[in-house]
Amino acid sequence: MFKIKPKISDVAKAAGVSPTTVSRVMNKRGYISEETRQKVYDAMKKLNYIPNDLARSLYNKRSNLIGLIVPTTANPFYGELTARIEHFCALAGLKVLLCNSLHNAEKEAHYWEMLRRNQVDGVIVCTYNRGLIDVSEQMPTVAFDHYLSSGIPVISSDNYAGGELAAATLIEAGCKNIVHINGPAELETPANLRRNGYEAVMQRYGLPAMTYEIRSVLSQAEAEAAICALFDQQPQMDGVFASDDSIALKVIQEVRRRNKRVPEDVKVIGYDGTEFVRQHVPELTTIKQPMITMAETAVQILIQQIEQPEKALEKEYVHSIELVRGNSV
Amino acid sequence: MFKIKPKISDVAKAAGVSPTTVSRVMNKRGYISEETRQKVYDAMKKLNYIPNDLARSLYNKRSNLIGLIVPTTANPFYGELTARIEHFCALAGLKVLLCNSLHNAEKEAHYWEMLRRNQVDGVIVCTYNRGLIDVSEQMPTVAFDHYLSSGIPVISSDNYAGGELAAATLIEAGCKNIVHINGPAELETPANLRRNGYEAVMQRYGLPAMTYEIRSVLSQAEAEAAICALFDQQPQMDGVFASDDSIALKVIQEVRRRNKRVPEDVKVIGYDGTEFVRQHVPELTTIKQPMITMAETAVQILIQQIEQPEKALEKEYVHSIELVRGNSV
DNA sequence: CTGAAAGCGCTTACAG
DNA sequence: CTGAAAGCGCTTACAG
Repeated sequence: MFKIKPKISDVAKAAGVSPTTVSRVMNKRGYISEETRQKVYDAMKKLNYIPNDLARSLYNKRSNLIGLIVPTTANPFYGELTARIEHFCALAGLKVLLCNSLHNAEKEAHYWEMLRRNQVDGVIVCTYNRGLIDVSEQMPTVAFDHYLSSGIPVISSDNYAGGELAAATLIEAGCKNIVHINGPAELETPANLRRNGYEAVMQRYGLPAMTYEIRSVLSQAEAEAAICALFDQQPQMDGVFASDDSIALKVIQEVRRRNKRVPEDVKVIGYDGTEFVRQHVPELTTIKQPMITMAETAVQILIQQIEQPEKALEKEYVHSIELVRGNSV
Repeated sequence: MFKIKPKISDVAKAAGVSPTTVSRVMNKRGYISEETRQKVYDAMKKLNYIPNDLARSLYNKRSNLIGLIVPTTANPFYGELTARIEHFCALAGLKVLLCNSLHNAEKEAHYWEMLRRNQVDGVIVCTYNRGLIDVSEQMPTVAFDHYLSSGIPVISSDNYAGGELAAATLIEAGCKNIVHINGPAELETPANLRRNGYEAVMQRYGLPAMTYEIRSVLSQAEAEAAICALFDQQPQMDGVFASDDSIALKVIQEVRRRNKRVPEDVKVIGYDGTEFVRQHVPELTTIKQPMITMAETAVQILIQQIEQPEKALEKEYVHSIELVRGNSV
């Protein structure tokens, strides 16, 4: 049903040369007479020849394949990040093997093995994974906003400055009772620096810092219940700094559900600033991560590890954040 | 810096057997004495052996790799679809090579060649592409909501019923001047059936059908301008059926910008019902596509083409839609 | 039950 | 400037 693919020897036969010569023409290596080159090109065109990258990679020990592990592209933050990373990979001639781990350790382990079997040149990881430490030593790796192990460089936004800026923005807008919602502190993620930044500013202004921990593994319904409980426990709350836009949107929903108004009664600021949220919920004030630049850095640092393994790496590549004003503050 | 990978001959040496035997143990083929099997397993474990799928694929002429071409995962609809498709692929042992074509014909052409070079077993295409017709004949292909060429099966939601349901929902809610916003009619996409369904219902009720075409290639700013123009030209408009949720959200923004209310002054219904929108903008009434089932069908039909090429294919696999009630109607 | 040999499609020293 | 040979890591007839 599907046509047989011509191989290099077919091209060689058609052009009346050896496979070696065809290979050299394709790879533009060594000296080739113009006449031979043309014959080979003609034969390739005529046969509609497409080289087999599997065979090439096998010999070259370089697949130009990279693994990308994210929780899920269904989340617009990771969907956008994935698109940006894939974009810069494509520019660099790298192909992306996509893995949605759903924060499931077992799935992540399977994906890691799959990636190694497929001889990927490196991996970009956007999830937290305990079992990663050993396996990653065997492969160039870049982590996105998560500390994995000492040797793995981390790409992140300036979470501390982001936390400071969020708190300062709410305080300047007149908030007195500001609550910060974040993931659990045990996970040593850079995102926890947002908390530190927030708490530092609160202290500086002599205001009480209140950080509510919501486990990100919670289902949507559970997250909503947790936010509901927060409102019950903090009736005088007039400002919320949510650790991501998704939570911020849920907080806004809850404010409205209680027949209060944003920003008059409760001011809300988020974190991330994905394109989708900025386009479709422009009223949300948020701290924007420079996603494009971060994706570019991630790809670039991965390539550096692959091509210049001797070159020293920073522990962390921090990118500056930016306040995007909607009208939720 | 990174450890050398052991190969099958290293395992064979460590276990005191031939490479053939190791291969047979790995693939559970042929008869192997329990003792030998155990020796091999021990050696594999000791060396931390991981097979090289590149070499396997090369010999087997089956890579278990598939290509997925979407406009961009930054759009939550495609982000979610990508996640669902990857999920079902992983269950079936297929690995996904991700391609974000950004509706760019040149990029798509490059991605197609890249996928063929990498010997993918098949491709799932979620974009409209003219140049596809020839190339797809050479590879199992499934199209998502787009007619590509006669031989390629299409996975879609019941767009016609969706259009009918959207129109009927607005009419029942009392709308008299309902506008439908859709992509250009020239593109023969199943999405145009939404328009047909809408127009049929309007006619049935003796109401004027008004379809506004917005090119999806428009930038966000241009889309907003187009929506703005629509409001200017249709001051008595009291209902909008948007061809996707993204447009619907923009319409709602425009209604508010004009100090009108949804649903009191203008009722709005969208199409898609992605998880993100349902979770974060639950007020939007929309026609939900059964994304999970559609992803499952896409993967299943692709596998059928790969493994049972002789088995007949339907032209189209239509999935029933569902009304999700928010309070925008 | 086990192994030597050939081959998947490509590339690269090494001769000429 | 060009080609024969060996090898990338694996698998599968074919012998034994």
